[in-house]
Amino acid sequence: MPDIATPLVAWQRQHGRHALPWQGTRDPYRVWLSEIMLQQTQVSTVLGYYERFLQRFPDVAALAAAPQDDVLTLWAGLGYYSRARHLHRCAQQVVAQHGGAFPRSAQALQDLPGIGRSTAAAIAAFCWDERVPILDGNVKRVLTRVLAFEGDLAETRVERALWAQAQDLLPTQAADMPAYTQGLMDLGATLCSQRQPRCADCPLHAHCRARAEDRTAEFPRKTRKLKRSRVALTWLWLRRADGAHWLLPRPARGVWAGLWSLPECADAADAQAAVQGWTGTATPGETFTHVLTHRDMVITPWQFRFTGEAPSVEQLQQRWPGGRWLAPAELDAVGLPAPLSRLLRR
DNA sequence: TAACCGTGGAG
DNA sequence: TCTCCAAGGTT
Repeated sequence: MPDIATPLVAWQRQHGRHALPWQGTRDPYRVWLSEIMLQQTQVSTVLGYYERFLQRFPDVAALAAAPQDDVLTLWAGLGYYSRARHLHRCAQQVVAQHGGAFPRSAQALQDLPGIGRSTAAAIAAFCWDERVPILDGNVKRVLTRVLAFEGDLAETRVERALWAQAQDLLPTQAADMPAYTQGLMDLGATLCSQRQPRCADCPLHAHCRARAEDRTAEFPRKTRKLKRSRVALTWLWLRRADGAHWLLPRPARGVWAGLWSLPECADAADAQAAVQGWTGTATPGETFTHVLTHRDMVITPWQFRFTGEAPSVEQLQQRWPGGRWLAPAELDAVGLPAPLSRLLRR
């Protein structure tokens, strides 16, 4: 087993990132929040969200006490909204079951909602020097290259083996854990990139088997292919004469769970039937495609502008429970899916 | 275990 | 335009 910890720790301290907003603190709340936001999300995307979130929820108690809708509003646009719901539940559990303090071990952290093995390890390493490995996308790339790890990471058994390797590569000194953990992240995010890794500048150059064999492009190996489905849907876009939009909360399960959206219809005929008997102007909008990781959503907004009196809120809510009219200025107060946010602000 | 869950950037 | 993927976790 090569000693990558020593050169990596030295490199991180001299050349790594030190000025990110969630660094320079060992406050588990701040570290935890950053780790959740950074799941499958790049640093540059998270920066603004992180600051706004801390401003509104400065500590775990404030977050726990907030309505879930407020949390989702601040999360809107960041994606993977189950993270926000789990984050909120986690805060409530920390307050209710742990007296407001995060449990101080990676093992115990993993019992909390939204915290898996890698996130738990990152928090424990950064905050308490615990000797536990992380294994995120960046680290998988770094380690499989260093080791020329041939296994297919689509297989559970293989991934388990890489976790074991990650454990064996940890620094001996617990005090080095923060710099080591950060170093792996920094290396994967900067030098050891997917394409065109800058091996000449890499502190692990001398230890890297893939580099020695000129095979960096072969790692990591992963055979699972992404199969993307396609779904077409029609959004009924009701607009009052004063410009207000009719929005309602989405179901607790599925895409954009808990966010606010337009009423969904099967097709244009369905939308047309919904406005039967009302006075106004119908405009079939331009169809656009919104791409998710696993699904292409082909969306047609079907707009209906009331020219006279709209039905009462009670009548509308009978059909769309929880719905309400929102003026353009009020759109910031609710969480909208990214494509709807673009549509309404256009 | 495989499917599901967003969005934006990079090449 | 297209593909890959980013400080993954849950069901």
